[in-house]
Amino acid sequence: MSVLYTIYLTSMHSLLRKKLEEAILKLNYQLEPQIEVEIPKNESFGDLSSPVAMELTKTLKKPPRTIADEILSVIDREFFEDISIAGPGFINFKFKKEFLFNQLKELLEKEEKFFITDIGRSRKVQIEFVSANPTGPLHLGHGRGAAIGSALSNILREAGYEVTTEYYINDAGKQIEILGLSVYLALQRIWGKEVEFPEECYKGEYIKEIAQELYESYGDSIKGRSYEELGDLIIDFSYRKIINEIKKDLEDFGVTFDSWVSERKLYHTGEVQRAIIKLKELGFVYEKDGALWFCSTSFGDDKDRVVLKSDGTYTYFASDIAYHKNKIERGFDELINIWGADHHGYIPRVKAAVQALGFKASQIKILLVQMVNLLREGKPFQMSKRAGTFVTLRELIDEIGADTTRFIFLTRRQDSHLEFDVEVAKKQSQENPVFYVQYAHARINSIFEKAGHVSYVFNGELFNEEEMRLIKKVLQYPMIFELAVNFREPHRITFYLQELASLFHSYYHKHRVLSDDEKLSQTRLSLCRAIMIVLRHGLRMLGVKAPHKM
RNA sequence: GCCCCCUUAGCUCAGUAGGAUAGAGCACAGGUUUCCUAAACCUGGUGUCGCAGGUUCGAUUCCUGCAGGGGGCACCA
Repeated sequence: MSVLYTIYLTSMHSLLRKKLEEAILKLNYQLEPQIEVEIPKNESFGDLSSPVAMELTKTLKKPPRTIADEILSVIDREFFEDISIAGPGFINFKFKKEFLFNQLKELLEKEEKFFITDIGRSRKVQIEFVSANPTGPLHLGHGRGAAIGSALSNILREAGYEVTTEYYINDAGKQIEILGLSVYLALQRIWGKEVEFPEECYKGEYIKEIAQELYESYGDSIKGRSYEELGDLIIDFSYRKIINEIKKDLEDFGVTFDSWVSERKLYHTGEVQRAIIKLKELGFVYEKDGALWFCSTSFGDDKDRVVLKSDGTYTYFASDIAYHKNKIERGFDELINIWGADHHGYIPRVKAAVQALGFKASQIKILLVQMVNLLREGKPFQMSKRAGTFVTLRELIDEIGADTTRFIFLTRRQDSHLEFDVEVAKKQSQENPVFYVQYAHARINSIFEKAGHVSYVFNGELFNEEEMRLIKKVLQYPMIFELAVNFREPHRITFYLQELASLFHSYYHKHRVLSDDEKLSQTRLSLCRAIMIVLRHGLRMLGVKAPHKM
């Protein structure tokens, strides 16, 4: 524990935060929960800066520059070459080279262990994502959710959270019935009957395939039987087949789940019923018009919601309540649900249910992933599951590749629309930023191959201006990582990696790493090694390969 | 009709838990290879941060209204 603590404090931004905290305490000023530290927009301002004096001005009723002066008069300057006040009251810090070199040395020794933090403090977090109905293959929208969920789970796990990933299978209710009926109709066509597919039925190619397989498995033994007779068999067969396909797709996409929870099971074990009884006991459920209602308005929802319909069947919401009760009982400290943005109207009632069951509102986070707009050569392309015109995740994996697809999905903030041009992604041209980052990694590896045996010993005096800039960029990574963790935003890492790769490529062209000068070569190789470690870690967080050759 | 999200360079998007001169990629034009991988690099330039008010020492960021785009409104899932 103390080791982790030390590491945490020695990363550039944590150290600065600590020093500012000490200074503010010395001045007997009230400490803010988290002192703000940022990377200055302009590098001439310094390595890091803090607007803390401007923040304090509100409570202290003193001009920010005066407060900044006071902080400067007491702060421990051991690690700083220069501290200055600028603009309206920013305090800018420039680190001593010696400190930066020690950081670099530590990074080279510890490699990825250098990034260990204990932000998570072993808190148990459950991340539920994808959770698509098992009524057809995953499409690219699910892919985006999968990429984000999986990257986020990597990131949180790395930050010391105890993460469980889960897929909730909506295998009860009407959709699954429609699946069964659709396959049955397709089966009838195989038998040579002319049948019409009703509007609500699934018509994709995969329905025909399932029917075909069913036919091959059971042959004539089921021929001509009614849906009443075959329904259960067909549903079971189709469902298992689709779930297996989904698992396969996700696996090939690099996404794994720690557990899969079935909605049907929640009914069979009586959990749905028990959840409603529990809410009733707590006084949050009442009867009206022959139905049972959950008073979600008590927790800020627009209207109360039906959980048990007057016809005696449960609503989808009822099983969702049961599912969240189930999650809560498993002892998680925090629940993260990743949903498609089209479900946003559903948030208040689920949050209400979770609170009724004793959870704090802050313990459940629902991250909305915006829609993916599909383009083909710049033109919008409409998808419809029912009509069978959609791009599946499988197609993207096969034609574009899992790495590229994942990376593209992670180049946007999750609540921002994503334009995905299939043709452009296939081109594997400059428009695919993933290659840019991977290439930097492969390039560095190639230098090492050329260099042969290398020990990462450097002489800091030999670093030039570009190299110092790169060292600082590398050392910023723990801060970027922490932001990605705290904001639950994987895309911050994606952007950072592109910036780092860009700096490296530029450096590579300007300076040769390997030369006759042994010391200089070793020094530059050390820096390359550090860049490589960061690239590899970042890519691993995103779930993207760091290739040795391209 | 009500609710949620979005609106930043020609295009696609970062940034903003109120702060310094608002950034990147692509596209476009030109250039770089006897040299560790040219999937690269260098040089070119743009902004009423949708509009209008408000709060503030300070607003692209917060609040209100409006406009445009998307999504959601059920005893459907």
